[in-house]
Amino acid sequence: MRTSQFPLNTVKETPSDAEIASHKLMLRAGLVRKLAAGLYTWLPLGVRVLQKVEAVVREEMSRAGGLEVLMPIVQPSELWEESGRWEQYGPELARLTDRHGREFCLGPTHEEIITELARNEIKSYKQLPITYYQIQTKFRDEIRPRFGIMRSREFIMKDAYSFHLDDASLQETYERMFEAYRRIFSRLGLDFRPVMADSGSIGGSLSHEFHVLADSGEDAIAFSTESDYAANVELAEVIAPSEERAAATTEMEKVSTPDQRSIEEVSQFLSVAPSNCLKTLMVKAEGKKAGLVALLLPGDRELNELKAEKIEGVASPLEMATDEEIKAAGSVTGFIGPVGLEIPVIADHAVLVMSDFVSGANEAGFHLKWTNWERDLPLPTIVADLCTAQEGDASPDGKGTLTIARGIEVGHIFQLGTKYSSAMKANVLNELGKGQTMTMGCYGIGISRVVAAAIEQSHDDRGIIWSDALAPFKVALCPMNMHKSDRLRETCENLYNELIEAGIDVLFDDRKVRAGFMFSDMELIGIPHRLVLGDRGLDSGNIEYKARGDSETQEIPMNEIVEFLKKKLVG
RNA sequence: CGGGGUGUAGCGCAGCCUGGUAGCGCAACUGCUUUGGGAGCAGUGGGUCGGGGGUUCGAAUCCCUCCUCCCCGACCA
Repeated sequence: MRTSQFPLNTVKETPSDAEIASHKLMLRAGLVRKLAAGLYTWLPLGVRVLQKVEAVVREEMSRAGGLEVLMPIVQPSELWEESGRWEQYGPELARLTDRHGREFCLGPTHEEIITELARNEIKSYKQLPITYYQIQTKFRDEIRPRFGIMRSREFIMKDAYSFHLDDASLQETYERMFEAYRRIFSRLGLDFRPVMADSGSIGGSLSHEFHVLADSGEDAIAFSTESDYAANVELAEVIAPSEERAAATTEMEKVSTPDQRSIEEVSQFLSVAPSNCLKTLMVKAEGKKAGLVALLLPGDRELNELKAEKIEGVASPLEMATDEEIKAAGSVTGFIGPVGLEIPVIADHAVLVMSDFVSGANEAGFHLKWTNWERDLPLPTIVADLCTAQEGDASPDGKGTLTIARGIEVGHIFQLGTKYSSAMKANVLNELGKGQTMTMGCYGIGISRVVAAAIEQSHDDRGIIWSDALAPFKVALCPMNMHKSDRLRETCENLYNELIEAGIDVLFDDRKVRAGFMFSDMELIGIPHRLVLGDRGLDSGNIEYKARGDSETQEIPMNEIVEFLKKKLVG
């Protein structure tokens, strides 16, 4: 391709509403343009990158046995009513009515549609297992679209759905997909981690997220320094401490702590480490008018709401008690403690090994120092994992410690089971000739988000740095003042044709622009390999080569350049 | 949804407080010069100042209203 035929649409100035690197660079490099909040038009250069992602995804999906389909974006409400999601989904589901008054929605995902397809097309266990996939636009009316392509309302997704006679078959396909995902993200040149998205406590791994590691990521991930263990911080298990509780040393003492409410304030005021203060939180109990439950955790820890609301007896979603409710329960906000408290108590397992700790006295302006289990209050009967994992915690699999990094979720695979197939009666006849509900898996990749994530992970102050696999063009051919030298023009034209014949995606910058302008453009749009040809260089028989990430240029003999590039592009 | 901000040429912004009929830089276009790191000079085109209403002799500017877009928030003992 030639720049004279392929306008670059680059801009020097950053649009004021772009916050993160990928958003700024995608606008500056001319990959996308904003149409409205969360809606973007993809320009020719951006489309080329999207197509690179799609090509790799298609190859790996079909390698894993997937069959491509294409389902409508507009979906009838009836199917969503069958699955129950017409009610469940909130305003994020964009609904519309056609001229006949029939209700539809813009598909945020396609489980209902594929299940409808499967129940009509698949009648016998002999047709199973089967995996369908599509690359299609989705629409989710996000509360707050932001970060450009990263969190837009309309986006491109690859979604795959598998159907099985039993869970063993589902597990098999799930593992194949897991491998396919690994291959896809590796081939795209991304630094990523598969992350357990469900605690895995019930029957193995039901869901994995694939995260591209980048500081701007929206999710925090905990992964082991020693093993493959990786989990969303929200879900990472914090294992019970191995040490024994130390013996009590001093009599419990009620001390005045006027206006010292937070753990931080109390620990400073009393000169006690936060880890030796007991944090007591009151939350609503499960069921209407069920009162409150107290949650106990070490003062240097944060409550993990997801873990808390899963515990029996705790309201889900989690709701903190109001000041009035705390008063009614016999305590005071800021001075809550378990001693003498009359409501159910659930303790994090780490608090059981605390001794001589500080707790609230349930009286305004007072705390209790040197509190000890069994002596001053009974050991809590309900013990659970309540805290959010922190850097340095022991890895739950027993190998190494946890590191916390930020990630961008680009893929998610689930074992759905029969959630949709039973609601929508997707049955097949089994070997016995009896109807049986199919079991399902679903597997998504945010195609457009991958592009943004790749930029977040790989850019510098000059622009994007594409991997070979994602680059819209692999090689930039930059002639210096070609309009002045017929000899140079001829050489460039020949080289251009040679590269095309060699199957190398080359962008020939045949614009009549200055060198600096050309270089800046090519660096901004992130072309991984650059060739510079000048009249002077022709005499020496060498071509100047520079990789986008390198700081030094190298001279390559003219007659070796095609081979040289071929080798580079393979490696 | 709540709070804050914003809207002026394709992009980035000034002008608004203190009303007098719109400006700067970049980009675009033309010409000359220049030509290995986003060139210089000269010239040209481009705006219902987010929409509607009001106050006023006169509104980008003041008032009311609607809209857009952006940012922050939904872990506190």
